[in-house]
Amino acid sequence: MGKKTMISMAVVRRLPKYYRYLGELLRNDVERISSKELSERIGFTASQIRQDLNNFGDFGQQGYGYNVRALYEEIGKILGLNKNYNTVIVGAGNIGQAVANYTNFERLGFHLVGIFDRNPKLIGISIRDKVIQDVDNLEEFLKNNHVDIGIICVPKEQAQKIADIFVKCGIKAIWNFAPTDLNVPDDVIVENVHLSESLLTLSYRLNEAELFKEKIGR
Amino acid sequence: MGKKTMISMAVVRRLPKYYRYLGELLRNDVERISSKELSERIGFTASQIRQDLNNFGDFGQQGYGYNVRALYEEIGKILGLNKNYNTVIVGAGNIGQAVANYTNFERLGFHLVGIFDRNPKLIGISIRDKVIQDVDNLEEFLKNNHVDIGIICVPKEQAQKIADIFVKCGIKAIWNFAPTDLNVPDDVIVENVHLSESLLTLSYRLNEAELFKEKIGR
DNA sequence: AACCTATTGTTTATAATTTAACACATAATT
DNA sequence: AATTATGTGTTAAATTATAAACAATAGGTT
Repeated sequence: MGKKTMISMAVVRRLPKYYRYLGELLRNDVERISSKELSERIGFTASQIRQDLNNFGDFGQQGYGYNVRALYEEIGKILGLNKNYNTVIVGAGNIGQAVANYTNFERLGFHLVGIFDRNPKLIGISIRDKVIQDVDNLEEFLKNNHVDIGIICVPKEQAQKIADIFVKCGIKAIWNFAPTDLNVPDDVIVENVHLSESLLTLSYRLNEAELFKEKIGR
Repeated sequence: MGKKTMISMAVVRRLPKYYRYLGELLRNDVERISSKELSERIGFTASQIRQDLNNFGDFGQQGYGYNVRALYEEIGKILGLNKNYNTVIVGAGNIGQAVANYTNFERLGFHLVGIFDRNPKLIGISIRDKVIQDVDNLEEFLKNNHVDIGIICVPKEQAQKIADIFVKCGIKAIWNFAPTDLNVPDDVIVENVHLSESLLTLSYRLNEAELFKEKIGR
């Protein structure tokens, strides 16, 4: 399940953070940076930074380091930010609206082209100039409009049904906010945002010390 | 930076998923389950499941497997769900409101006791019976009310300032939705939810094949 | 121009994580 | 009651990820 990437996910998940830090450096007019200096800021080892970047090319120069702007742009390309993406959000509840209103994504090239819900009270309302449509029109809409990324913000009971429609209509990337795992073919990528799991991880860590104290006490 | 856990984060991040799947099994009246069967559903190897669980105790029985209800409750305890937590949300924009409206968290024992914002248009409005307060009152509030978890939903520019207030007032766990890394003492736990990083990871994976096709073509 | 310093890309070593193997215990079956 | 199945906890092996080491190279300096 899930096509294996050529680059390990451990590396891939660090890329956006490089991009973010380089963007900051750029805004602060820093022209060049060494892996050592970046290491101190970003919190990865210098060795790891060099290895990570070297998966994609020889971006640095001995004795000099990396040119911040050039590297920022390279990583942007690696992340696919030189392209534009059409997205639809299904589920216009709290999360759906929050995602719709994240104008930052627009700036990165992710264009929201449709919002859908099944709640008659929401249908017809506009979010960022996009009218919320009836989810019954989703399939029709996807047939007439090219969409790259489908965003699922419906309750978990309806998530698989929406995913099936996405898959049927040829969408290859799903951003899933529903607290459930989706079944999709191997060539479809699913990226989950499971808020509950994140909160429970925090809760675990908050209690860990005590947990093992008890264990010893027994 | 960041206290090291006794159990590796790789394991910890799987715990909520066990909890979720066991909860489903329980609702479906499944009484017992083997690591093999759970493996097929959850997508981890049976070996990994046994090793993960064995970090915390001997919950299974040879020839029988695991009792679903007992294991569900054990993992609940491990995750700290036998306790209650007071939380405050700072930043009542889209994300803040979305989190505030997640009634599921309440059911898990996470009680929202305060919401704060600096926008006069939001101050005074109620979300789930909680009046949004002026963020200038945050410190005062935290001195008079016990809060376990601080939730940061403000723009990145203000995030560190809020984190500093949390730390100053003795909060030991921060759930951070701002797209920035927070500086906190070692005994304070930060769990980040970086939506942009998640989206960029998706974008990367959507483009990966093409990326390496180009590389070879050069 | 020659030398020194900085810093990369890359190789090697170490550590962490995952998977497989298996001895032993329980449950089910005859 | 004896035997066979199942399925755990645990140890060992394999794999993957991270960190350290270092040779090679460009830039700065005298």
